[in-house]
Amino acid sequence: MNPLRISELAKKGGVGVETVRFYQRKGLLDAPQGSATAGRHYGADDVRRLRYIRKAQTAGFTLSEIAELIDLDRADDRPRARDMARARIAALDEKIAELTEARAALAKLAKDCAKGGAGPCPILAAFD
Amino acid sequence: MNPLRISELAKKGGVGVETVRFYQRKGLLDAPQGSATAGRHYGADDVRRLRYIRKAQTAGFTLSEIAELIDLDRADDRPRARDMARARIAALDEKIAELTEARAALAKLAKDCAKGGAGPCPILAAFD
DNA sequence: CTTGACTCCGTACTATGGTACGGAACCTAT
DNA sequence: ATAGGTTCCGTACCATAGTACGGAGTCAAG
Repeated sequence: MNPLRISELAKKGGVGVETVRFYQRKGLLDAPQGSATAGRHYGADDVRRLRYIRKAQTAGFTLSEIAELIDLDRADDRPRARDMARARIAALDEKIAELTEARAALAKLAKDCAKGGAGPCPILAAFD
Repeated sequence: MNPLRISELAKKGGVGVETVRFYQRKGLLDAPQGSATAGRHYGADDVRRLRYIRKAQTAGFTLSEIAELIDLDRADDRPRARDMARARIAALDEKIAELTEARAALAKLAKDCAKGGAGPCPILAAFD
């Protein structure tokens, strides 16, 4: 397949060139293959990898967890991958519960404030 | 009221001394009142303010939004407070939806992986 | 009156995820 | 062959929310 320039790879991944380079520095993407500069050093693997990173990120994995997942992928270590997924799901559940609670509290405050009785605004007073 | 040392204020707020000083630098808490050093410069107002900050944080407000809320409190600007609460609720809703989606996707992958058929682990392959 | 605890203050460092800059090399078209 | 565009690379910078450190001053107890 026709090799890509870094700017083309970035575009296909929906990120900026600097972000691609940042991922390379983090070891998430391979460094340019051709020895020299200004060439077309990237292929379909790199595009796939970049998209993998972005999708894993939306699942809430941090970049260093993603680095681990990539290693797991190489080693085909399914039990460890399941562990990570379970841990991530638990963290997600916790975060969701936390945000849901905050949302409910805030919604109640906003409603009370809108009702507009006298006295201080409940939103402002609530945190007192 | 008996004035507090910074370490006592920090303890009452459930944070470290350095965090109190960080909030002071950000203008979220007032700087020590007594001119000199090593004194008991803080009072009940500071404790209340510190707890306000921590509670607002759990509602998802950033420190600079909290700085704004504190100003609003001083100005008793209820409409603006309602606006901020609404915006925060919307952001919370968006975040919750996003995490819920990620959770569902990940849970499905984990289940498929546990079912353990042949082929590559779905968790590892999914982001491909 | 010295020691230890505590304070204030500035500065620097951490982690996370990027974003930007400047120099040198290199490829392509004119 | 020279200009323009692009690359590589290192380094520095951004926001967010802290955390840590070293120096100097002060206060109370021994």
